[in-house]
Amino acid sequence: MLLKADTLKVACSNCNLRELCMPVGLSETELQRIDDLVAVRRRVKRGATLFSNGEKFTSLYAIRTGFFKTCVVTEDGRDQVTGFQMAGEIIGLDGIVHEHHTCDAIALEDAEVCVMPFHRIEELSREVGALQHHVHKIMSREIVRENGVMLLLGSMRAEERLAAFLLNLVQRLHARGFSQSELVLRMTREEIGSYLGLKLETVSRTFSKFVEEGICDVRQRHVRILNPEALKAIVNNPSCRD
Amino acid sequence: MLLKADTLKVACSNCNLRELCMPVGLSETELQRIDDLVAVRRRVKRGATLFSNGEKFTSLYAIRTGFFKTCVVTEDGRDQVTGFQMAGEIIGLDGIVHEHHTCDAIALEDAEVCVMPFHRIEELSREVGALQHHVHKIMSREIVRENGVMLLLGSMRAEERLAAFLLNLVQRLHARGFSQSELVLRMTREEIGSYLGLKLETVSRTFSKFVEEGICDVRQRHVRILNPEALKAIVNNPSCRD
DNA sequence: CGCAGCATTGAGTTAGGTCAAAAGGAGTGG
DNA sequence: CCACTCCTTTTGACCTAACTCAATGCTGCG
Repeated sequence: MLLKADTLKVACSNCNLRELCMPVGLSETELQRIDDLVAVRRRVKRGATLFSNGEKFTSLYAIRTGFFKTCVVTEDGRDQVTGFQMAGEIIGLDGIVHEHHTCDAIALEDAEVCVMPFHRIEELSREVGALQHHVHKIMSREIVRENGVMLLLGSMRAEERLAAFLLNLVQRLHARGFSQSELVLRMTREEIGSYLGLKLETVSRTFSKFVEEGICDVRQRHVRILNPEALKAIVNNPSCRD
Repeated sequence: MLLKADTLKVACSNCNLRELCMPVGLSETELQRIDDLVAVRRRVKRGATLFSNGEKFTSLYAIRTGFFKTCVVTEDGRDQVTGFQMAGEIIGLDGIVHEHHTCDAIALEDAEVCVMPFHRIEELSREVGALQHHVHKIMSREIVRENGVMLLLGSMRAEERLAAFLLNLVQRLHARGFSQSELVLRMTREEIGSYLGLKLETVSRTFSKFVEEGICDVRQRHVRILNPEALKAIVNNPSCRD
């Protein structure tokens, strides 16, 4: 059978990201059934949307490669980035409650996602307890993450926000086998600013400040963290400003 | 059998809040099984905590009466209110992912909650599809709500934040049979400020401004909304500031 | 090579924060 | 019932972190 050019059949059982998006400790037969969860893969070009606000919800998406942002938009056109997602992370959870998505998911670089029809997920989690619990954990994790962002937006200063952002990114990248100290930002200053509740100029200035203080080396989107302890100190103790 | 003074056995099947916390359209037998979900009720005195950060997660809680706030705390002691919850709403979802709670839930007035052990919820949702989907929807709703708060914290001005807050509260109260235009705030200005990412003085000043503009009547915690359209206009079109 | 989008930096403004004082209520005990 | 205390709220004066506007500089892509 032929598949459309932008989709391809695929299996979780031999996917190297499995331990990121799927539960561990499944039996052989459970693992086989999980393979059926992923209907197809879908490629999303840089700048293209995976789904958008108002669109009918059908599936969750596991990111295989690439980098996304999700954002919500107000009536008057302002938008707020609500998250940046990378390989192994699941997006689309916002769509469950109203059967329609309430945010946009946009690829920040060419990406590929595994499309998992939600009715199949529900079907299978009724039979595989480990999957059921895993789905609950993924949703709970997202709630806890957003709690953290609320704390950041509601009570941190610009430097703290950017420091927390960098530490979070580098920690997630490290979990995927990348460097602990070096990263390439996939998003613009404006997108970082939107996520952190700051204007792009403030993001840029704060980067410059980190450079001056010898905490980071920043060349456009290439960031090298020279003093991670200093970054952590900024997040934990805002009063250590000079 | 005797029960402890602060707990009492109870049934969902004849609870008037059922349509708020439970799925609708259950069969008689499903309904009976749902009754078993609620282990006990628990009373929480004003100012007492239902659960707190670090505590082992065992159950979700459906609020029967009373009013709660949830808040996260930073290492250096600042805290951020992440939500206010009222009758019919479910709290405790944050605890699923790490088996421990990551926030505090504190009663803002004497309250009573239905304790639903999570392992029973999972057990039963494997058998009752409607319950399974309902749990998914509750978690998704919380994710969407938090998206909205991120938008508020990340890109709204003080007046917009307070207007959105009041409209949201009054809408939820109205869904519970209370007035569309009058409400009694269960929380202090400081708690409102924490939720909205503002200082208590700013909250107070913004209330005063609404009063001056004839939008609200505010006497301490008693608020009467005189011009809901004006409030909506503030939220949707921030540029209508004078 | 040149253009368009992104990033940096400077100068001036402002929304909201900080600090301080005073006043209004709610609860308690005499 | 009143007096007292404690907590919350309001309001004023001043300050500052971040925003706005504007100019300039990169850089990667066609």
